Amino acid sequence: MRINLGNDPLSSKTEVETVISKIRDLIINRQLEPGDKLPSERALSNKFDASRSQLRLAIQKLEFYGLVKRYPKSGTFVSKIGVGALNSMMANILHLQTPDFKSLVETRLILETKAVKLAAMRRTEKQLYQIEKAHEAYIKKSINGQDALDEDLLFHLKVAEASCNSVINSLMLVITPEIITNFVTKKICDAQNFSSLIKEHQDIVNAIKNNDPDEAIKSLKIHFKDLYNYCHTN
Amino acid sequence: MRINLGNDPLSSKTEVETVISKIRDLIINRQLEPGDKLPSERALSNKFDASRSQLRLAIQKLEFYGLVKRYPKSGTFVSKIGVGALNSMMANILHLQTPDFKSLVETRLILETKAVKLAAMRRTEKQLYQIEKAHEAYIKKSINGQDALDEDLLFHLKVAEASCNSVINSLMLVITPEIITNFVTKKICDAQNFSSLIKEHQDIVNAIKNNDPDEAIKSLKIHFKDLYNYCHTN
DNA sequence: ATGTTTAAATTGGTCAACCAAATTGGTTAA
DNA sequence: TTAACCAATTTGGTTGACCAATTTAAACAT
Repeated sequence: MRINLGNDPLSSKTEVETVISKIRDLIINRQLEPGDKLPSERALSNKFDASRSQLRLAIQKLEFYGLVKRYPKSGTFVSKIGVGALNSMMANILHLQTPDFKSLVETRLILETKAVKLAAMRRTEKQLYQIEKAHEAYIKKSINGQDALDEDLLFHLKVAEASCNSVINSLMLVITPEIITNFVTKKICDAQNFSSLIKEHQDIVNAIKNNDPDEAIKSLKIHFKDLYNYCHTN
Repeated sequence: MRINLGNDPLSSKTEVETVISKIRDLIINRQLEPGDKLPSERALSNKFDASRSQLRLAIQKLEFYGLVKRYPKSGTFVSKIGVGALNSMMANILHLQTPDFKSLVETRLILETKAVKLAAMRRTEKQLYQIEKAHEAYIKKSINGQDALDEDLLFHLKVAEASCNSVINSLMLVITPEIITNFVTKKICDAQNFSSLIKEHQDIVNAIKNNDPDEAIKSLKIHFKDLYNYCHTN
């Protein structure tokens, strides 16, 4: 798993991509139909003249995107998705580029806006407590004039958790660190005084506490005003 | 990479989770600080009494979520994220469950609503052409009374591509197959006559063609009316 | 013929040995 | 004293051999 957001961790990428490309060709040429069993890893690695390791990495990537399904000791099967869609998705996977920061931020805004709304609707008492705890830690660090980036991150993660939507939570987990690392270099958020930032967080907490989805969204949009501007300008 | 949406493809999951858990302990106990270099894979596999393969899988998963960063021939480093956030994210990763269908659909609605809006704003001529082509294929299959699920999928993927947001596109790629497989079993969409479905698609295409974001969103919401109901009821 | 048992072959998963690149430390020459 | 070089060590990456579960088909009894 990883949603490969472009940062490919391992392997001579080109080799894996070659293998994926060849598998795609098999599907396009109808030598391999949706639902079919793939040839064994050994057979394929031989046929493609690639090592089994590289072939496994390729299959792992395909499985991550749900295009094939592995059954241990039994075989790997092409998902029952239309040939056109399979082809298109594989093309997409092959072209995956390291994501531009603007896309990242834009997506974060979407997800977190929804997360904060859902959190206001569904949060349990325990989740609310965790959010409040994170918020307090943020305050504590912040009023000492220290950099509270970590506490800020934790706060937002806890909100995502409280959305009670496992997929949103997962996606936030994936894109958040990417954003963090970019944040250090770019510095979008202008230096507000910390007390206003604390208030913005507090408004979000209150809205979630009061089960007020609309207010929660409104508060978040104020908090992310700079980010919105960053996305919508140029 | 994969966004692990819960479907863990390989490996004695428990073993990997044990390793991740132990690495988390190292961080909690401050034996490993953000930015630090991890001990070598060999050293860790020895220390944790796990095979190096399993340890690599664990690190791969952590890297996928951006919690560590690998540098070939040089070492693996803990991301410079606060200890609290690291801990929380690792806990999340460990608890990741196979996503419930409702979360999946809910997230799809969010992403695709945004995607369709952005597509209406940013689509290139080429992307528009691809969408139209997919739509025509859908029509062709549909008026013959055949099942056009695949063409439908391809249509929506092309819309996501036209959003010109690489992250949204990636995320859609990840969650879409999961939805498809669930769709077959559950059958949420009631059997509309195909002509109304075609018209709904056509409205979306037109809105994107006319660069009318609001109309695009409106059309999509009509098209996904059943899905919305599915999410908001019960 | 047919159904059942059993053994051989095939499967994806795992592992320990190996590889080349990168780092490191010491040595040497300026 | 400093800078440059070289070799030994350490690194993550890769590989081919091995494993156990599964599937297959052949052998056998009915």
